[in-house]
Amino acid sequence: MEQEEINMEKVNKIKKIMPSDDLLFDIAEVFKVLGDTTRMKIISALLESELCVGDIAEITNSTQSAISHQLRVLKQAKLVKFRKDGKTVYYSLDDEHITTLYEIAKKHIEEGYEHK
Amino acid sequence: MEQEEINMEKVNKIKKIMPSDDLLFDIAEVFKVLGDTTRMKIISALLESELCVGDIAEITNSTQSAISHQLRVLKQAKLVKFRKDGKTVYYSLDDEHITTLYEIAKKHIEEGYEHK
DNA sequence: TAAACATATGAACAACTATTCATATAACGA
DNA sequence: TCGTTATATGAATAGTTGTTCATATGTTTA
Repeated sequence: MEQEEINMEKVNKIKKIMPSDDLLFDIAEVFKVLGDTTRMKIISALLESELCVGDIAEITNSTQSAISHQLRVLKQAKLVKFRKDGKTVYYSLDDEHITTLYEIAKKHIEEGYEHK
Repeated sequence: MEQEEINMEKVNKIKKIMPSDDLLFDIAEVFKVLGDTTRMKIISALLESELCVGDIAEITNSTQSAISHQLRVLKQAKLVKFRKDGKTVYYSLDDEHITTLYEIAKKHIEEGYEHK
């Protein structure tokens, strides 16, 4: 009847230590933005060079529209920035952290392959 | 008519440099798994200590079933591992990389707040 | 000013995902 | 063995998301 007295000390201690729900939500939000193949391709391309929308579409084998939509998502997440030059809009990465996140995730995957 | 000759040199050079679609897909997949608030809460909790399913549900204010489903996702992505002790199953983080990814993303968010 | 070009945007739709609910499995104690 | 506890799982559903298509905005050049 009385539930096996969940380890309340441990549970409460961890509840106190853990970051706020808001912060955890925002952290998850960043990962969510990175968690799409198209956006990951865009980031991977931008790691090499600043690029305009048309070039990114060409590189990623996507339509201009799809890329434009995804760039908006990346922009909102402060992961890319842009500058305008006439009709053309050049995008580039907006944060050093992104490069690091990308490299660590890549390493994680590659090491995963090795272990097989 | 003739499209403004997209920068083919640049485009092709980057296409060659970029990782394979498969690798980029897998990288995005890791981020996708991290990109959910519930799973991020689980990871945040497991950063502190090994925990059983019931405790995680209590800590994250979720149902046992929801947590069990999400643990399966984390397990498949090799982000958590588990050990059994009688009826109880204890989960813990399976990879050092995760801690780093979590911390960098957290830093990214926190620095974002400062800049406001 | 008109045509061409580069990018952005809105609506619609198909595909995916997280939770819930009911139930199954499995281990333990009486 | 029976009841209880801990976890897992399948189906159903509601909500979210990425792409497409059509079109709009804004810039350049003829």
